[in-house]
Amino acid sequence: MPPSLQKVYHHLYKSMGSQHWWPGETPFEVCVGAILTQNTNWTNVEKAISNLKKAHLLTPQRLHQLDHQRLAQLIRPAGYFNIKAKRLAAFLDYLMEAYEGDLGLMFQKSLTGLREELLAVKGIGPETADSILLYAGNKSVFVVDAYTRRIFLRHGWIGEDFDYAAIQEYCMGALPADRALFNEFHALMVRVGKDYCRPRPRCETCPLKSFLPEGGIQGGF
DNA sequence: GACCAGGCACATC
DNA sequence: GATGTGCATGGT
Repeated sequence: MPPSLQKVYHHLYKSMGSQHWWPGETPFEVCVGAILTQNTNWTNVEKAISNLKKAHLLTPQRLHQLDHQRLAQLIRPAGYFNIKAKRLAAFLDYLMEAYEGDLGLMFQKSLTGLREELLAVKGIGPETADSILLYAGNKSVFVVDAYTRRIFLRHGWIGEDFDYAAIQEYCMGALPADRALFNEFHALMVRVGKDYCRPRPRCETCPLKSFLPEGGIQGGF
């Protein structure tokens, strides 16, 4: 029997506090970061974003003008630089063509409609789309990631058959539709995932220790 | 020197 | 429809 996710949230917030997400200064920076951080450590993403800032290229219009080689070299520290240059370009093509490069205009669109549009962009999957919607657009969406899935699996709250959509549905059904809560919840999941619920778990000191089922962690991690 | 990191698209069966 | 693989840097 899974615990109340609200209890989990309040417990985590009480022990770890606000995580102050997303660590980006503007909605556009959040969008770029969301693509660059795919399967990548955030510190590497910071280097790439720093390169773009130093070159004064962190605007939709300027980034859209950049050729592939130059963009790829600038974002090199974030890894997968050729693929991510293509993904950024695809997002920028979409943003320029559909919204004249205006994120404010883009986010005027309804949540479900915009989510579908974002998912249609090559290189933007569910987590990237939802991160953009929540952290750049202040939309009320729950972001699922590998950490969330691992934490939920290990505590026996979900089964192995739960995919992204199933986990998202479960969480949004169990929590009030509050974007501030969704914002903090996901950030706390990442924190727990990084510090405790690692490939080699550190349950002894984990804030979620009291939520472990009888017999300890679940799953084959 | 492995292992890991805030995914995703595509190939293959 | 499920499963496997390529993409790549930088920290532990």
